[in-house]
Amino acid sequence: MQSFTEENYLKIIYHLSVISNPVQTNSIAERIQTKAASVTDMIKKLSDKELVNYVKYQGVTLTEKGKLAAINIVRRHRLWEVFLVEKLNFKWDQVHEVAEELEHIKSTLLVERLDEFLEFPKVDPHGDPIPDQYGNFADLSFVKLSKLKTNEKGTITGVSEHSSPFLKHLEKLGLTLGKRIEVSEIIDFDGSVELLIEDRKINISKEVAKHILISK
Amino acid sequence: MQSFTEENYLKIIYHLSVISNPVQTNSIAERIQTKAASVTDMIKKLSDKELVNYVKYQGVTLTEKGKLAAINIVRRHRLWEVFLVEKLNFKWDQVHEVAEELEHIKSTLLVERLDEFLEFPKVDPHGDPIPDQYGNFADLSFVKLSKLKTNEKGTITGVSEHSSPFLKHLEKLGLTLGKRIEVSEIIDFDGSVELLIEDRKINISKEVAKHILISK
DNA sequence: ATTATTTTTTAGATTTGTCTAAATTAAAAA
DNA sequence: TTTTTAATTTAGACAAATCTAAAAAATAAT
Repeated sequence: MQSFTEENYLKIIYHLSVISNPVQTNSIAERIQTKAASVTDMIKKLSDKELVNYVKYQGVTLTEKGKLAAINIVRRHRLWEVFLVEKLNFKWDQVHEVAEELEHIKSTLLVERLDEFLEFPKVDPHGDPIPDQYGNFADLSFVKLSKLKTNEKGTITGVSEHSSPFLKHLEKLGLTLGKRIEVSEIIDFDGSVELLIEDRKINISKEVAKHILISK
Repeated sequence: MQSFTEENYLKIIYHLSVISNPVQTNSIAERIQTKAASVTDMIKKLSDKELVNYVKYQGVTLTEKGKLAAINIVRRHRLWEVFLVEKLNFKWDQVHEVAEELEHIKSTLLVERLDEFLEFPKVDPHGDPIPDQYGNFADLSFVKLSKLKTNEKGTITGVSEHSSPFLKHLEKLGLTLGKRIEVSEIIDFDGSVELLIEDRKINISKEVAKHILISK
């Protein structure tokens, strides 16, 4: 069984592995709001527990055991996010911090019952997939909105940025999950995108478009 | 803001205050599964934070501030217990350990929304009152079943023992909250009680009767 | 191929909560 | 009232997770 802190490290390493493998000490330090020296200490501990493979000065990768533990934390985090939005009427920009705490509650029964209560959701409020109890993800295929061409259509099914300011911005523009959009024009000057959504025409920056995920 | 551990101490001191005030170091140590020396250390810390009044060798009492904090933890604990039973189909003997963890999640919004979602319950699955957000309890009047005389009737509205074996025992006997009972006989020999419940006649020990709370 | 820079690690200290063992105080018994 | 016993506190140590400052290794630049 891992401590609260160990779980946080495993989760961060899991997320960073997608971007670069092995994961650098400094990138963990940045994400976990701590110093590189502290990360080195913890990595050694996780390595002793065989949750990560660690080569000095190279970085870490998760072992099979570590990966399973990490996916389990992600599963709990995302299930709680669904609960907060669906049952307690939280907005999608309010759930992250609370889910960061709830994800560490240790009870298999709790997680399985919660999953059942929520009717086995496949994605969280940001469109991220929820792994099942064995660690399997439904494979969802996304395209960044910024990659769509003029006149292409699609449905908003996810976001790749979870900060409150970003999510509030999308909410204000009406760009929420499940909405149907069409790219009406791509502005040469700044790469911003003009969209058609529910018969309205709106313009979003390239930066915003990059973080909106579309399925067709 | 208090740490996880500090919150646990406050909660235990709060519960023990009902039995004896001031609360002794040893009784805290026993309940919190630790040594008296550790309790002394923590008490000093809580005293510095003005959460308890502490007189060496005498014991501790909660300050107004400490009492409010403690009641808040009790509130969260009991709300989560209701959630687990009502929404996730936990049995009343399965909720305690998980609620011990959930009670420490820090989010006012979470607690208030949970309360609302559960439709502002007044008691938890063991019949214990749930304080409102200002710390006020609905005053419920209980009598121990062991105090009832022959032929007296009442409704089971609480238990004063929360251990899983005890609660499972009651469940098996059909002695659950809301059930109507009548004392048909009190056995002189061992003080055990014969009850009428739903046209069945059952016998419970004096020990068990002491921990069943009745309202009329 | 050196030198400079960045990244990572080590060494030693700090904080929180805990412990054991010894010392102190309070309460009970003689 | 003195002695014995029980409860509590102090002193000093320890584990977990963190930090700063300095050393070491890897990478980039000249």
